[in-house]
Amino acid sequence: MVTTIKDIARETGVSYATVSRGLTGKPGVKEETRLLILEKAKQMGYEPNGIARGLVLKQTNTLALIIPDITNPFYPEIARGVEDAASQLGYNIFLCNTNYEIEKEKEYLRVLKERRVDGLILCSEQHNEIQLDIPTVLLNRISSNNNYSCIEVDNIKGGYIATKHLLEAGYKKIAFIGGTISSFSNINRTEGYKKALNEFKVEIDESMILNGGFRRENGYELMQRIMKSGNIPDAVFASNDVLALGVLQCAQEYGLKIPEDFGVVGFDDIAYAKIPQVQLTTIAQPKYEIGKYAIDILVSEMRKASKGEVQKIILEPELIIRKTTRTIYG
Amino acid sequence: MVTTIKDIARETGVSYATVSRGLTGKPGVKEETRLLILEKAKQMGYEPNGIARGLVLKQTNTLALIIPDITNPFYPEIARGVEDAASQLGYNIFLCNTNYEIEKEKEYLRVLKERRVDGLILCSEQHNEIQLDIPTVLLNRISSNNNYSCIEVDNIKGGYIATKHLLEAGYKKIAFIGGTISSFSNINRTEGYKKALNEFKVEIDESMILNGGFRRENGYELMQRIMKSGNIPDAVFASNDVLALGVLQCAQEYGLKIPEDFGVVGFDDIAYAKIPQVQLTTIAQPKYEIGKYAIDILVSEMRKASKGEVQKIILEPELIIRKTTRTIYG
DNA sequence: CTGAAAGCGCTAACAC
DNA sequence: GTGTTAGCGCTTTCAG
Repeated sequence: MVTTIKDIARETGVSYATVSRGLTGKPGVKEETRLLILEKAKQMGYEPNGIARGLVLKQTNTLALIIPDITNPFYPEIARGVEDAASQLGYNIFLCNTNYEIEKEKEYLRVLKERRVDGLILCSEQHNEIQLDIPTVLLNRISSNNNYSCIEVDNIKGGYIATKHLLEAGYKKIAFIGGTISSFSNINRTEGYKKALNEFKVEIDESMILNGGFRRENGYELMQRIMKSGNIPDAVFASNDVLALGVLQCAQEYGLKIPEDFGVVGFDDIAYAKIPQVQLTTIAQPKYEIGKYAIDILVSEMRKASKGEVQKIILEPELIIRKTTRTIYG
Repeated sequence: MVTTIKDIARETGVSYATVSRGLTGKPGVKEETRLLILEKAKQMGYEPNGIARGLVLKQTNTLALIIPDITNPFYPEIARGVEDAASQLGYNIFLCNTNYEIEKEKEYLRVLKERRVDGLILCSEQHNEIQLDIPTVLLNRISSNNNYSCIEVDNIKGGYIATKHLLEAGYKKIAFIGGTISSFSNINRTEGYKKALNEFKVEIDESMILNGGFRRENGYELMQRIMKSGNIPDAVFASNDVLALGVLQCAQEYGLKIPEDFGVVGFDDIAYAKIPQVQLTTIAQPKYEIGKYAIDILVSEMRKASKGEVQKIILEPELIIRKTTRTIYG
């Protein structure tokens, strides 16, 4: 039998209300009795019951992080930022992978409500307005007119500077290889891509815009499809680094010379973009910090139950030029 | 105000015990009343309170995964296996990163007990016997004579076949570049390394055995230290792929020709070992499955409160020969 | 400074 | 089939 405050009340001879006060450091307990309580508690191996406490306090010190797939190297760093910041504040994090499936996301939302998490960080695939009655921060804007705080990199700008870099390097025919077509970040990166093209007076060729999924295979397949089409670009802007890696693989198999004859830029700057064998030019976003900030915002939102205005943080993307693009006009 | 079973009892005119029975699908409720209850519940937007339920059931449907660092690409796959299996069984997973710090691990263990998790999966850095009163499965053997179930790859064998492969390829002077020296997997991989050397009658040169940490920088630095020492090997067996990547980088900077003049084999077979730019020869372990099995074992252990004998599962490591080692006797 | 008592939302005997 | 009741372990008025 596990010891409860009642047990230690019995042992110390005080009421269990006093024990509770003593244990939680509440005022109104004589120092002497507090010491007695603390000692007995330790001696009896008392461990507070967070569940019982949560029931009365209506607060679980529990948060959830909902992402598509922790196996995508973009997310571990975010998760780490989230977890580091959360644990420092006494929160634990439920890790939830939706596997890019909207149904799984819904299901998670349901059980997380049941679990009474205090708040959640959501990287959603869902586009219709979702209605959450839990403090939430979004890692991507579901839509512009929603009521949730969000934090993300400026994807339009990211797509823009990526494409502009390619253009400035002299690449002429630039394809866009994207992930889930309906994903907001993907949409915005496409927009940035088009914006740069327009600015450089390059006509937009819709056959150069392909979308599939966010995994490496998708990048590989999409690139292959382009190559087989005969209408071959001399560069691609991939919607994320994982896709870019797939593109690179395919390009190499076709014997394309990188970066001389073929350029590729990715997005995210995952850890493996920088290893010497890869040296991928990409758009960096501060992943760890995104996770940390997300917790900051979430917690501040949780504190003021008054639900003040939501915060929208847009971070700056940064172009990291490495070896998969030319740097001098070709 | 959120609706509770009492509210819906009032509305339907039955006792709230009946509501509870109706909602949880327990027998002993007329079909008619159950339907009524279900309808009212839905209509009132009832959401069961898992905390309250957990308090009386003494079960939270909550598990924890404690790992050093989700940012190490070895872990996301395990985490995914764990989470997929767990969510299917109705469990949620707390993700806990210890950052390889024993103090953080202890702290997590404390708060997780408070949270009353039903079980935990632990990849520990701790070597002294830990005493957990929660069903636990270890992802590495803390020691041979403990009382916990565990599942891991045969690290001795893994180290052995890695080194043997190098030897058979004709490499003569093989260094071992390891992670945290006290880590069990590291110790065992070292043992396998020595075993192979012995078998091939190669004298063990302790200056060829270096340990640091499990990150890429460590591999890079250790390799650098070797190169500077003047006593240069013609191959290295790195204790994990991340280290191997660091080794590779350093080797390339020194202009070593891989695999002709210098071979390297890693351990884990992380996703990036197989990309065309890397093509790392390595020892594969079934990460996703390890996660899945861990949940299987854990759940079976949780069910039989009788605490049957522990299960120890040792998986087979597999040598994956790619491009960082010669395949023909050189 | 301390105790008595109510109650968080739910389940599970035990009656009827 | 259904209701009554007693908790699960804890915090928090409200008295004293």
